[in-house]
Amino acid sequence: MSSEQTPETAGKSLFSLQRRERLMEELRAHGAITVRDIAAKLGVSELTIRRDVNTLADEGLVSRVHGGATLPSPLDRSVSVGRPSAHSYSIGMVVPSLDYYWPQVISGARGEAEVQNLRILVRGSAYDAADNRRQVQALLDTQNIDGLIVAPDMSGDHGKELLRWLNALPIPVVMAERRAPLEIPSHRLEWVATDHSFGAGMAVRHLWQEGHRMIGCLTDSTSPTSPHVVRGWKQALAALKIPLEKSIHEDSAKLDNGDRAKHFDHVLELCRSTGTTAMLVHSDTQAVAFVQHCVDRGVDVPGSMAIVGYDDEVAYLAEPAISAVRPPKNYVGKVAVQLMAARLAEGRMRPVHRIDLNPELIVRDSSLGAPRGVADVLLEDSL
Amino acid sequence: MSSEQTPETAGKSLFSLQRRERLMEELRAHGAITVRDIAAKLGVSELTIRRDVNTLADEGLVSRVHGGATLPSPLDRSVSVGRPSAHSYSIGMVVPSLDYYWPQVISGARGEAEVQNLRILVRGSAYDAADNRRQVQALLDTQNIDGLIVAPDMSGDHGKELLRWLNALPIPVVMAERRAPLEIPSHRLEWVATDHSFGAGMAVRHLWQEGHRMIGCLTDSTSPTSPHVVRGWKQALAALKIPLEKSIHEDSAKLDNGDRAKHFDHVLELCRSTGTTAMLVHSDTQAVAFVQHCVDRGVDVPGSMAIVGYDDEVAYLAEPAISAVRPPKNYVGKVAVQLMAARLAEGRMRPVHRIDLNPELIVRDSSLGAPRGVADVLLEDSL
DNA sequence: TCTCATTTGTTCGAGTTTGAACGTTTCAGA
DNA sequence: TCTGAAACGTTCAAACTCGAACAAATGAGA
Repeated sequence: MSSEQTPETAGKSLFSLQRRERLMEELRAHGAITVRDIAAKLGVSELTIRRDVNTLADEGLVSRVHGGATLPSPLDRSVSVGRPSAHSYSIGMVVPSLDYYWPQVISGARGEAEVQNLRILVRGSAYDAADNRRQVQALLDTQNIDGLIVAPDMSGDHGKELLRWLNALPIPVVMAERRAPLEIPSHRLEWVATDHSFGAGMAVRHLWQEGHRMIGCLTDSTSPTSPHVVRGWKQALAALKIPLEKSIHEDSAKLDNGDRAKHFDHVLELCRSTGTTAMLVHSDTQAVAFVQHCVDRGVDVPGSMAIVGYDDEVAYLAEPAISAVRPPKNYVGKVAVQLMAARLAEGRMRPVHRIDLNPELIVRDSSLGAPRGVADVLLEDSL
Repeated sequence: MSSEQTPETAGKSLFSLQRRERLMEELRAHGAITVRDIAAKLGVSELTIRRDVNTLADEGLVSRVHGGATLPSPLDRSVSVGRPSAHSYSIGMVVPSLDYYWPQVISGARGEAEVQNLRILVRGSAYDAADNRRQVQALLDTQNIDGLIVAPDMSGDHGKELLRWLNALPIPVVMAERRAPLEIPSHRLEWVATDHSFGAGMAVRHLWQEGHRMIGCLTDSTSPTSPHVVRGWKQALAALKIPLEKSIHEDSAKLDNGDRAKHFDHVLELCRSTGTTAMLVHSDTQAVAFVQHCVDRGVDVPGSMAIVGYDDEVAYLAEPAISAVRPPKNYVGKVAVQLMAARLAEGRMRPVHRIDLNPELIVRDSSLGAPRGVADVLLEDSL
């Protein structure tokens, strides 16, 4: 992920206030930042970032450290002043990754926690039930937490066992980006999750409106969101009366470099033979690679192949910029904390809340305009 | 994007108010603006824009920064204090009944509206799409409402048309106790609804735990909640491996007095012949009648026939008192208003929320204790 | 039509923000 | 403890923004 060399400010620069806000966001997401990284990311000199850090430190919003800044720490003597009230509750938060997807969720959670005057303790875990449980147990044992926000691994028997265990914990539990399946007793578990299925459907309907009549799907089955995306894609196809059995559905999990290129060629060949003019590609990093591949092979995007990515981490970096479904990651964290705060305040009488959030479709160049050469394609199709 | 050389004021110049309005629009769209760009875009001098920015900043609507303005930021010290939240909105609320079920929803909504400083205008309607629309239109025309909470009739083509219409309204819409089906474009509709299916499942599992192995369902198909209850009942049966095809599912819609008694006798006969020892009865008023009927016929409740009612309006009045699933009606109203308040405060950037609330199972006498004569039943069952 | 109040534009000195250069401080490893 | 590399802060200059003062334009009401 060190490819962030291209400052995303290519064009517009931020005001100092926005820069500081951005800085706080990164801080909430990662807990600490280095001057160098942020300067590179925002495309300004390190000195500027240092000045920002100083400003924020003067207001007690960050703790200065050599090389960067961290969230205000009690060890930081200089902060002393602005601490009006002690934290009411401590909330543990266990997420499966601290690099991808989750930093923004954490950022949203931390932001809301500040508003609600809660303390949040974040722990990264693996995509693995046993480790999830270990991390939660560690928080319970050592940190005296009053509530738990967690995105557990739910696969297999271990996953089910973990859910049962979470459901029986003596403290309230809110799941983020997870839903308990019906068959598992989980009447106490609350959750907030993005409706990925809806998002995929939105992408398909957008492509349909642009004139595409065969819309494929390229997924990464290693991701827990993948099944939902596929479900949404299938439902949308059904609603639009696109024949599912003729539609491309390929998985490119675990492929690297050469293999991936070969697989992409295979996919392009399939598209040609089925008359598919548009693809929904899960994980926008893969979408970027796919677009790159299309361009390399002389396939015009979006003219001959329209693409919508699922997720919006790096989609804007591609050339052409990729349309993408953007899950409301910040809000997932924010709403999770809201749920927890309300639960802690209202107790048992409050009914169990389960919240779906809809993602947003960001339309960029890669999916705009009607498909070209539909006639040719149909010709080949009829062979 | 500096191509806006032609100021759009080609004909008329804007009044300052319009300009500020426009300025806020740009701000909401982009998060920040520069004095220079806006001045060029609106065809006025930079100083004018600066004065506008100052005015808006004094009202706390923007944060001033060197070179432009941003949306109000928590980092902006000058704003921090002043949050009078003066703005009070009016919300219309259209519900299908003012006698049954909905009074509690309205009460919850009113309570929360007070907290949020909102005004609520309630109108009763019929269980009928055309009338729903009439009532909503009346509110729009005469009351100048800023948001709408509604429980529309969704049956048939009229229902679908109504949903489409609601989705296209210029004001935010929150549905109560309704969910839009997938196939209808309703990306802007938010909702809060009781998970009746979960509630039915909870009742079935409770009866299973008490020892019942054949659990029937008596519904009232005229109610919009009925399908969800049936679905939950079926899902629970499947999870517990109770054969669905052998299980009793009767509907007693539109029956009165003598007919009802006859139908109840029929149901009891079916129970006897299938070995069913427990029934989930939709609408607790019907459950009361059914319990009464059992007692009249000398069928012991819960000894020979355990009963759980769905809904908890009058269940406690029966003799014996009836266990019942209680939907969180108050919270449906409360959460609907919370959704609306947040939507009005945060605008378009907030993702669409869709909330399920779980009902609660109130266990009373009518379902407690193991079934009697299980042996007999099993005997008959094996015939 | 005239007058007055309000709004908008121009000019220009004062103030801000940013980055480069360079000397000082801090940190980590020997 | 020493030392080199990295991080830091001071100073200065360039570019830019801001707002006061005054002038011009506009619109409402007499």
